[in-house]
Amino acid sequence: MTDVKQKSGVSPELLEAADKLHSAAIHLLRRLRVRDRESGIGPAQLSALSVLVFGGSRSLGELADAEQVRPPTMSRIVSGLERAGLVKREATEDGRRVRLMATAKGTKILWEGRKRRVESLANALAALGASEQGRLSELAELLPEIVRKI
Amino acid sequence: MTDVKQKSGVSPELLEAADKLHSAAIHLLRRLRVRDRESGIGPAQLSALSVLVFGGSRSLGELADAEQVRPPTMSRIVSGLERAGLVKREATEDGRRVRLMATAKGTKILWEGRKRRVESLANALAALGASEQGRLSELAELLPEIVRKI
DNA sequence: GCAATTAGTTAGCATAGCTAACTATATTCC
DNA sequence: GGAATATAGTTAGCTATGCTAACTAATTGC
Repeated sequence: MTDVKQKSGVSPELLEAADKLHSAAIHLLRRLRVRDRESGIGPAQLSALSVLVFGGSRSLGELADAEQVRPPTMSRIVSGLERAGLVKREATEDGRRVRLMATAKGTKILWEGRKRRVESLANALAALGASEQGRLSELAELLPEIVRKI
Repeated sequence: MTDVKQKSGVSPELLEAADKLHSAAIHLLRRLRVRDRESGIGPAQLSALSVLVFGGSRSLGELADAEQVRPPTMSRIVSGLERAGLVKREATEDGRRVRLMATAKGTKILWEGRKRRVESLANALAALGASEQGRLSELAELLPEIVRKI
């Protein structure tokens, strides 16, 4: 019984959860964009930079994979980061590849942006109870796992 | 003890949760965009259309507020929706305002797109264990509340 | 050493965000 | 009543981010 109809046979609770997740993701990013813009760096650049800062140097293709965008898109994102002095392109032994590294400035800016986001979120959480804060942390753990499975 | 320093005194768990939430929101939408593109309608248009379908007719300014974008941005989003025959602009008594309404086609397309997105997400959620599904449903309730407070 | 593969970039198109400046209509105030 | 002001949307122009197609450069394979 693995036929197509099963897709629609998911429990109503899951459907509702999925819908809320989707909508929340859209509006969460819209809100945070306001804070992120203070850094003068777009969301895609910020996200790519965060991979380099927290995950370390890697090639453009690897970064594109990590960010789930196509290489031309990542190429342009990196160009923006490079222009802003946040990332360096370095040659490797394999002449086709480049090694992308966050600069000191890039690392600093990322941490500042992260701090701003956390401040926004912390303010939102201030109105919630402690147990709800705990639940949020749980959700945050769960989310990357879910995203991987989409 | 409600001084500014407290903002930076957020627990490491919250800091990490905020960062994961932000990152997960970005990647969630990137994945779902693939499904959304089947409808030939962008995420901003889809989200705006959904407000009209589920929330009913309203003015451009109200829709911009609901979507947390500026009026010129919403004006262009609506133009795209109108061009695609998914939304109608109607005159009102107040000659400055327009009333935006989803067309029958818009309502149909929205439901189809919503079904695809939710299916993709729900399938990912279905791959989780039962207890995690329960937790997620609970947490999905929490998200819109948090987003409102950001 | 030449063909095929791989990594990135460039070019061109669309969506989506913004501010500034404009038009048109309502409202306010004398 | 009419001028000044306020409000609602649109237009124009910039940036950022997505994509595919087509290109360059380098490596690998035979």
